[in-house]
Amino acid sequence: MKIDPSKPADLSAQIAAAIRDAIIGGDLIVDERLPSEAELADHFNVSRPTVREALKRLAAQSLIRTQRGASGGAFVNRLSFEDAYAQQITTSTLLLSMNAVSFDTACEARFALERACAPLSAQRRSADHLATMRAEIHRQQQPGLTDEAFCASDVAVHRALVDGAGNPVLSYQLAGAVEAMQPLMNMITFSARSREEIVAMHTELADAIEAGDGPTADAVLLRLEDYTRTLARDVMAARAARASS
Amino acid sequence: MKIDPSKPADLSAQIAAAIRDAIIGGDLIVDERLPSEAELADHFNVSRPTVREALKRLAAQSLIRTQRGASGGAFVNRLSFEDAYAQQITTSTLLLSMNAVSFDTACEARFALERACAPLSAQRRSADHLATMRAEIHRQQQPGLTDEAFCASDVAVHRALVDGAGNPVLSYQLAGAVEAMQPLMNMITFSARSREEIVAMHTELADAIEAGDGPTADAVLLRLEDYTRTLARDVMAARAARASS
DNA sequence: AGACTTTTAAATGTCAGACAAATAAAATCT
DNA sequence: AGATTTTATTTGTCTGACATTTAAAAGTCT
Repeated sequence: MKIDPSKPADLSAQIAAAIRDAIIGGDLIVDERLPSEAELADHFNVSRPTVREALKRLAAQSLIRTQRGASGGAFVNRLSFEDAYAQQITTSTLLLSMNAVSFDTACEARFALERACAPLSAQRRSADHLATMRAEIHRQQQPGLTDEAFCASDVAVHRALVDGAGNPVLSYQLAGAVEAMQPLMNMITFSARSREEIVAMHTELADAIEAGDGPTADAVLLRLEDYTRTLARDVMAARAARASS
Repeated sequence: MKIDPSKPADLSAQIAAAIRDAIIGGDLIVDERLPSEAELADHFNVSRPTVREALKRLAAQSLIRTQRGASGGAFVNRLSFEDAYAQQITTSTLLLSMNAVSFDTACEARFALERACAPLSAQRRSADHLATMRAEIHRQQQPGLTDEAFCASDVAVHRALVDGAGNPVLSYQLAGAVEAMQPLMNMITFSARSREEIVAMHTELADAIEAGDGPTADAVLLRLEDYTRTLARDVMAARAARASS
């Protein structure tokens, strides 16, 4: 583990970077125990609070976990897909909300990625994935459903589609794109009419997936993308017009 | 901002979560200044070091930045695409290295996502993106090129392809998938023969992109995927055979 | 001897108070 | 008025201490 140049004033960041590099570089193996805070403080010639700040940075990225007690300490964490999903969703949500990424751009990205999954999902989806899609589509036809519940169900359908591809890396990549858009989606699927259209396309999608027909699934997604983007444009335009009145 | 239940013992994590929720929920706007550490400590009824650990957690995720001095403090950070890329790459690298994700799975995901970009890139790429691809392909034909340099150039070609789609969300999503695989790719493109094949396909790809021909670009990527995965399988098999001897 | 209980030690979690360094605003001087 | 100095605020860091948790060691009883 390297030592820090004494010049700049952000020791905890430097220490965090040193340990992070050691983990990524393979010098520290999964479940390996790091030296105690006191030992690290001694090693880097800093105080324990400074070491602790560095460790908290790493903990925030799920790179380490800590355990109290006699044989406790900081351990290199095996980054689970769940942790990765959560980080991905947080990051994506912030990117969309803070960087003036238009709904249109986000939507294009989302459907592009989903269409990449469609042929794989058509080929490999389990009965379980298909059943989930069917169940969610059925729920979407309930009259009393709130907008939030409808959108959550919408996400669940697409999630099942992606998971059906059986590639956890793809599922991870898409988690952010799909989930981060949900708040935006909530604003545009308000009318009974649009729900009807969406349910119809979901049904077609499920049929294609059931039949193992990738190209048709792709075509449905393309139409769904087009419909969603047009709907969003109209909603935004209407909102803008109302705002200026 | 909510208060923490006094029960569990991880105050800094709770405080970090409270502030994070405030940022994601829009209660704290970009560039808004948070209360000083002393004020936060008073607010949450904890000590300053505890507050600092919470702030370092947020800083590790690029959610805040801090500034020393009279009118300094912690400010809500506008998450830049660059920061998001970096996090994405770190997370993806760890996922691949620690979760026994096979090269094959990662490769499938990568090409699926790239193929999603291909039609968009064929339609919208700038002259700059195309020039970058051509230049990198030219470099790949230099005889003295190291394996690392060849692979870096390979990544640059695919990067230019993805960026050519003009969708920053897609670029962000793909950054992890492509860059995280580079170390693995280094191991399989060692022979002159494979370089030759790859350069040929890169050239076809650039031609298709230049002609605005999405379907052909897609077909080339499909062949490149197949070639890469086959090559990787052979290399792995050879390595396994050598190891058992 | 073997199983259960108690003690102990090591580690993280938290706190308090202090000083250093940076920085912008206020006060002062030319 | 403009330039310079002072001052106040805030983060960065250190020292030292105590609380809490937890596993292992020591001790005790059957």
